[in-house]
Amino acid sequence: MAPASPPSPAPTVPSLPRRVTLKDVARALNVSPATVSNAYNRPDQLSPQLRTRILETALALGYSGPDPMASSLRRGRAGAVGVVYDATLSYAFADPAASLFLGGLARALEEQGLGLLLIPCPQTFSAQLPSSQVLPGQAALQPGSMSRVQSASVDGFIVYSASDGSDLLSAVLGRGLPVVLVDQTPLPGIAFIGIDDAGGAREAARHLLELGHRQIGVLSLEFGPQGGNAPATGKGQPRGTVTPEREARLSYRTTSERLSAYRGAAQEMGATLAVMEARDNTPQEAEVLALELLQAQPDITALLCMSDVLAQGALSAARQLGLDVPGDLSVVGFDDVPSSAALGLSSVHQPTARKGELAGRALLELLTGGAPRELVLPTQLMVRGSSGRVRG
Amino acid sequence: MAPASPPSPAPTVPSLPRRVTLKDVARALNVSPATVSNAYNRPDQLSPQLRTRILETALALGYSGPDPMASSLRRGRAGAVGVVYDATLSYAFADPAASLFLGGLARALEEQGLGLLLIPCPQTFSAQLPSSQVLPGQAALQPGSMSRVQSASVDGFIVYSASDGSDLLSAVLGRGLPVVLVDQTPLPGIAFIGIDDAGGAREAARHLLELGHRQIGVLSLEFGPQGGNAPATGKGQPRGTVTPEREARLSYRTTSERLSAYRGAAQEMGATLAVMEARDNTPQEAEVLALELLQAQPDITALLCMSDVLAQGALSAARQLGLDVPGDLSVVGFDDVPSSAALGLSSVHQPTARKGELAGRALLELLTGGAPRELVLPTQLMVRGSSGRVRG
DNA sequence: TCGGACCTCTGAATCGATTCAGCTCAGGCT
DNA sequence: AGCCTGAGCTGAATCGATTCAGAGGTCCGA
Repeated sequence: MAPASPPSPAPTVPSLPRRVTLKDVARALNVSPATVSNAYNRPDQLSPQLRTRILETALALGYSGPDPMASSLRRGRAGAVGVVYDATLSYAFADPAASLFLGGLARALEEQGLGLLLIPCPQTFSAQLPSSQVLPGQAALQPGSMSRVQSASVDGFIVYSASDGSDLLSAVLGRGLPVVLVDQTPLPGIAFIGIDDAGGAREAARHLLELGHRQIGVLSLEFGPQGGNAPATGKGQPRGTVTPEREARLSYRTTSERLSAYRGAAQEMGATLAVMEARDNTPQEAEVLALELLQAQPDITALLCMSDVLAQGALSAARQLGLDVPGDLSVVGFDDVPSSAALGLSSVHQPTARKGELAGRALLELLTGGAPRELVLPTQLMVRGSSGRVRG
Repeated sequence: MAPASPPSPAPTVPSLPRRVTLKDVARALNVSPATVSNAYNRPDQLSPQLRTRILETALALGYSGPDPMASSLRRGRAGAVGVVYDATLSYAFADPAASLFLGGLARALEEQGLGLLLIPCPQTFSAQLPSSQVLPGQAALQPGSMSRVQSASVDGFIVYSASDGSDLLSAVLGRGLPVVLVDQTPLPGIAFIGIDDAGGAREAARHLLELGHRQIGVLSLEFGPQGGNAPATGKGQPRGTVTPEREARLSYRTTSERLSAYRGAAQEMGATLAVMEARDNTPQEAEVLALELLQAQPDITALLCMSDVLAQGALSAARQLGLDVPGDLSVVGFDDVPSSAALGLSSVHQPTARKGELAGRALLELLTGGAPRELVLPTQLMVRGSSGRVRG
């Protein structure tokens, strides 16, 4: 009962400002919708004069071209590829290596005018429900990330280091669209691009071993999805400690390959490895872990880090402890992101951007009916100032 | 006339393996398509048993849920927002600041389950055609990036530092969707998020001036879109030289604001600025320019860089020339990307990730009928080891 | 026993464009 | 004149789902 509102119908009701469509333009000019469509998509199908008239009227009516959703539907092509990453998106961007990868991917796709749809995948799922209640295909119904994969308008997917057997991966495969797997356990019949993780890691480890290091710390990337329920570490144990149960969960290919290679090399030379798992691939996390590790085991003379981001954190830790690098502590990273050269960080180089580009190309090939390929790119150790002969 | 192909219809012709649709599932169970749709979208609208049966049949038939394009069309929501960046995408990722921004943006959007559609925008357009042939609205027809903006299935746009008056921007505005402008000249009635570029730049400049520097080099970001036709620098001139014509093209707000602020501060103290324009925001480009500049004008004692990426290049150049930083040369960056702290680079901090997050929120508000806002975030100089009192 | 409230499920319209098989007409060729 | 060709345009089907106003049926209380 607003005091000043008369019950009379609004005089010039704004009328539903229905969106102008192609049909409206057609009607305005008394031509067929098909012709208007052609004006936009097949200029050669109509006379230039008519086309001009159509475009002018469209402008006048405020029509800004065919609706992308409608034309996607009709054409059957979305004009974009989905990128799924088994972590929150914000996370993906924090890692320069991931950025580089995306950059390369984007380059390959932009040549074909395809957009890059980043699909948010908070790891909010996993076995929360009693599995008895979960239907095999019911992934389709789960909220959150699942549904985003289901409802992404894309022509294909790039799956970037998802953990093995993750729901995410099955959701993607379930879509039945072309897929390229990157840095991840290859699946038969599915395109795959990866790098020689084992080779690179082995090289890094051997490098340190040759320098005489025998007590080596490892700053590892995540082992597998973190159960949402209980923290995987026992209560008393410091963060990052690797329990057998945790190790059993090892389901990221990258982590797994690199770790085995480190271990293999260490074993050959009878060196001891102390492994800490970084739950986040951030310098902050690495710094905390490195501090813990180095204080608990002061005999450690070198740190193998599974990413340069982690290695940066390790360097900060060393600085804080007053350790000279490489005098007191050697540090070797992985990825060789651009800023590592400036920091003088020894690291295993991988062609990250190129990997993205190749992943893009592989997907483009699939989209044009090509066969899935598998490709493994080489890695190479770059020795810089952060690693040196063991003291003594 | 293939020799071995009998004219009889292929016995079990693979038959067009038409995609299974919601309707097929409905048919198989003898229920209405509406019910199947509800099974996916409104579980509460049907009995659990029927729903289960539907889901099972869907699985059996290989139906993986409603087609996103179709449902987007019907619902009128695309479930994604477009990000346009006035440069190639691969470029965007190369800049850590841009990555950070995207990360923040992604965070805000993923809460609402919206995807991020990166729209490739190679700057391959601009006035190539005689303008007489170009209809006002004909932007709609141009190939390349334009058409990508026109045909992006999105619910709104984030425009990230596009040059003023760029075709890109008008294409976006032409779509009539909600838009948030970031780091870019604000337009009336349009949401805007930016930072205090002028304030930060002034602080950086004053810092160097207070340290006694009077001959200062500036490594500037791009001034404006590079004409595809002729290189804007005269032939004899070294790369990066700023000609008056070039300066007239100054159309990136960020560059413009920072440059004026540098100049304003310099003028107050009677200092001299030598400006070089980096066409690419890369360390490589900056290194080349810095080398040139420092060799041409050895009296320069400090470098103001419009980004940390450029500053990193400047540091490399200094190293190459055997100049001590900050003894012989002070360097100040802009952005304060994470790796700068480790490098000890003095830089103007801006809340990059937060900026992205706020841009995302601003867009979300627009999408839910909110009013456009304008927001300017603060900047702050972080003094680190790369800047010091002028020698002498 | 009747009216209503409620729960399931359905029919048919619609979202906005693209496409393909023609139709018409003008002009060229023989 | 008759036939053919091609340019220019149109009609109608279709892409695959969502939605909304109900139709039946069940159950309950009065």
